[in-house]
Amino acid sequence: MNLRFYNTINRKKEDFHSIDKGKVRMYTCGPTVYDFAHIGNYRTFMFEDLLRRYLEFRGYDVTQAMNLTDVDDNTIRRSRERGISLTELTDEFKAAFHADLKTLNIQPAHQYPEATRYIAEMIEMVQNLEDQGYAYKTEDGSIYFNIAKYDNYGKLAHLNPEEMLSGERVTDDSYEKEGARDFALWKGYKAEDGDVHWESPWGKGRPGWHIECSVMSTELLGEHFDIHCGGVDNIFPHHENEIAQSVCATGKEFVNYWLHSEYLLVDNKKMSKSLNNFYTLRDLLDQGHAADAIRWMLITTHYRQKLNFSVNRLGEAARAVARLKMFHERLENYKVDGPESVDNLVADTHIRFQNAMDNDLNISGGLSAVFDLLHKGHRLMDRDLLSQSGAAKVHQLLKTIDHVLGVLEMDSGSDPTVDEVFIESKIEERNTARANKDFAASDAIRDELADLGIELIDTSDGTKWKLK
RNA sequence: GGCGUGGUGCCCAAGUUGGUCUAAGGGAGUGGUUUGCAAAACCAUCAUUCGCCGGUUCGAAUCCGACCCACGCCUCCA
Repeated sequence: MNLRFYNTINRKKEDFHSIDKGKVRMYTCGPTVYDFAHIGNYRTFMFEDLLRRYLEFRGYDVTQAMNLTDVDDNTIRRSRERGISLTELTDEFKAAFHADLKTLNIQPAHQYPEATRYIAEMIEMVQNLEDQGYAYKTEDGSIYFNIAKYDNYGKLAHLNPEEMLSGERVTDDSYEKEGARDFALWKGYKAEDGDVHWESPWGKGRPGWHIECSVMSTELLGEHFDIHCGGVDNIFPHHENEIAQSVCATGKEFVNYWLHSEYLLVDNKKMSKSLNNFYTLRDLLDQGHAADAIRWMLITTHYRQKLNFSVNRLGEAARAVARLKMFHERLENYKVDGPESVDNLVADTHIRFQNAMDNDLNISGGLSAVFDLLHKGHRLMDRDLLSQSGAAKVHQLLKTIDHVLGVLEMDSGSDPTVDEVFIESKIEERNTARANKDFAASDAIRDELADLGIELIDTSDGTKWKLK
């Protein structure tokens, strides 16, 4: 089966062909670093991680760039509110963002371009657009892109510029623009900007939001690259504007595949700062939820499907991850050498997983193959039928698939500070009690550790413990 | 107003170029095996049914028409 993706610009699934054979260049819109990202934001970054990991699973050499927006209305306003410099503010949340990515086991992008480091290149692109007649200057020293000059404007979002102009919002829109939907490439300096400004051919000011992604993607991935992602809310106006800028500036194709992930919902409403119905990663971790369960929850609903967040779902996710991990551990510790080599089972599982994922990352279909493997593997081990080489093959396949899922190596515990020596001594004490058939004492010790968040599991291989 | 997405068992969810769907998989439940008891695992059970109505067809969750409901974009936003 061919790898296919739903391409927003054509509103249909298309076979994926990279520009350079075997290589994929992808640009993923990153966060504006003025505050902690919430898990709705992370749903998109998680989707992009899944996409990247799956492309790698399929053998592609992937180059990913993710921008960090470190200058815009929000960052400037917030830094002034807090009385700190723009850099102080954005450094804080850049660090928090990278820490969160690590917690969620999201593979780092190869590049994290920051808008403030590409000002010269942005000025150059704006100048280029102005020179070609696509942009005009206004009284306040801003430069706007004239969408009337670009015939294909609205193609990505499927919006008709004519109709956009007729809305009741025209009156709220800015004054100096010629067309209501024209957008700023460069913003002339205003007093509210404080000391945030750069010199330009149009006087001092700062770049518009959209130009940053056009410039940084081009600088790092070339004028024409394979995949551009973001949340569905980026479709319009951000990505639409990027296309207009880039295509007009370079005269070339910009991006081949536009992939967008759906929202994370809370009580069927979009999770957002303005509705104040959001959870940050830190909120959930503080409540005792494990990062691997959060990752699982965000990753296992198809990316173009709205996902309704609930604590209940986190519980389900935690149990599913636990099952996967226990199977993985059981394979590692499996000692019997039975007659079944399971070549067909392994091959079938691999194909089923791949065929499902090839179809626009159908994770549910892929996971059904994985859980079928779990079930059949356990059954064979229960009956001592699985061979050692078979166990090794299943184990290897699980690891290969986990390159995509990325949960096996994650810690399920919420508290890493436990005294292992103490636990081991308690286990020993309990084993002595069990050997003497003093089950009351044995259970008392188990309850004692349970109160500390430690769960004991008796296996044929001895007593194991894990964090609950 | 324009554009768009989704409604499948108790919950989540795949399948939607018609037949292999007598509807995958996960979570929960129920009965059993195993275990000192647990945990995990295994066995069995869990939708004559896919929002509603009508139509096309030998055959529809999948196609057509109407309707109901939920959500989103058209404004900064993952």
